[in-house]
Amino acid sequence: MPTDPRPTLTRAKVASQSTARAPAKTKMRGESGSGARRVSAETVAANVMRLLEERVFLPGDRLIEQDLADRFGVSRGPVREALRILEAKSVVRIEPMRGATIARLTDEEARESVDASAVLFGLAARRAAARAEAKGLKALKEHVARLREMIGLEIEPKAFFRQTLRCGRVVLEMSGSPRIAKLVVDVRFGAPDYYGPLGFTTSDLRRQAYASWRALAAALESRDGDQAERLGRKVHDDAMEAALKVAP
Amino acid sequence: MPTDPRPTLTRAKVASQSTARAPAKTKMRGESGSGARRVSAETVAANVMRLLEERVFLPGDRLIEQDLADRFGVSRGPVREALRILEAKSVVRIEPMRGATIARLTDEEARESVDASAVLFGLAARRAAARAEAKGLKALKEHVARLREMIGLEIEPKAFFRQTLRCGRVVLEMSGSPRIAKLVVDVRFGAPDYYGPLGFTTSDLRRQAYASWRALAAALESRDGDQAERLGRKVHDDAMEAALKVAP
DNA sequence: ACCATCTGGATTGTTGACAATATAGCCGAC
DNA sequence: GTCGGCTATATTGTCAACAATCCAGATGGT
Repeated sequence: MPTDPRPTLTRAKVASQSTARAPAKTKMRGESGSGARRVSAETVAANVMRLLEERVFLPGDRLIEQDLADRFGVSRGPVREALRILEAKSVVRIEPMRGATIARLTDEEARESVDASAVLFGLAARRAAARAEAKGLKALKEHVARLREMIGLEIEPKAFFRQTLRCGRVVLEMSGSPRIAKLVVDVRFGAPDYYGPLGFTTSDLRRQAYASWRALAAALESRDGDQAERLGRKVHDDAMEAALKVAP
Repeated sequence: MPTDPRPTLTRAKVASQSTARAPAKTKMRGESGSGARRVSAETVAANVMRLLEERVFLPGDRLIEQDLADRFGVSRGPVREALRILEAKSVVRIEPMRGATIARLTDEEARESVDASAVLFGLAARRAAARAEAKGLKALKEHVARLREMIGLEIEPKAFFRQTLRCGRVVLEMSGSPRIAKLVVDVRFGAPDYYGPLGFTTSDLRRQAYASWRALAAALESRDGDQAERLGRKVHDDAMEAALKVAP
């Protein structure tokens, strides 16, 4: 029974335990901390990634440790850890004693990342085909159907692109392979230059992408691993082709 | 002229500048620092990797920050950065407020890593086929020839395995795709359980591996990308099959 | 004996300070 | 003007100390 008023209280700090998780103690960690109990380093890394997606940071930009520390309200320690995390993902580049910069990829390097992500996604699709369940298939079909609806709509290309990402996420979940899924995402984001591919500007490109996704869904339903892998790569290539059309 | 006795010397520390790179100042960084001017964090990460390969650290082992700091003669700061690097490679696992442990992979997770590495190596082989140069081909053939010589020899299986690694490294170099090459290595080492695969115990397994490598070399020579990718995966599968024979 | 509770030590998370290095700007020699 | 060296500042690398948290063993009640 927790009604006990706690008679023998030696350390005062324990008192705040019962009052639910007082957050004002540590000074507002992170900027918009979406996570629950993450450590500063991870929060900082996630926030840098967000600013990267929002085009606040651009490839080649210098990242000053103290600046990031001030911006996110932490000290340089966690910032340095965050930079190491991002370096391992090839998102930033660290030169000893020279500091960190947002990775600026050559076209060749970007191509490598995209190709790598494509074959990994192909592998995920193959695995998804081997264990396709009704639930996942249903979700994928619905997402693909929305893709079709968006072909003729007058929306910004980014919305269409985001929908393809959602389709991809479903396939990754269906693969039941979290490690491979993580790799696909990490490698893809390792190419910051090709971030918000504003491709899919013409209805032709969209129709092509929809056709590929629909075929992939069909391959998964018939549990055809070879076809699934091939089409998994194809949807990737479609997206890149569309992206290259707008930013060559 | 540096003969000037420096009349207006505001900060004294600049004095040690002229005497060439006194190394005794900072207390012997690293344990056996093979690198030249690396920062502590990278040295620590590399040393942990080495100890991992030498089976000093085993999957599931707890990594105490202070222990590592003492062992390598640095403070906890660089150690924490090193752990972040290793975590990003999935070599160690960090739980907030609970510390770091050497990743212990389930069979499923290990399989995922190996499969991912295999398809990435297949991609590298395809790229190598597209740009195969005489020099690389020659080197590869020589390495593969040594592989054949090692089939019947009474050597420890590890030596044969290492030789296949050397062959793989040549292919990765031939691919001219450093990013993909790095991914192959990182993903492969992300599965510490399958480290020193002591496979290739029987001459049958070795003969099989040699045949695959020889076929891969031939595919590269004839610039057949499809075959190269297929065989690139096969040599990977051979290695894993051999490893599974010894430690199921 | 069993259970919850309470310690005290061990370990992680974070910070501020200091040292080492690089960089941009200044100055004088030519 | 241009070049090379010097200096002041900015920035990174490192460390030791403090705070927060977790964990194993002790403690006490039933």
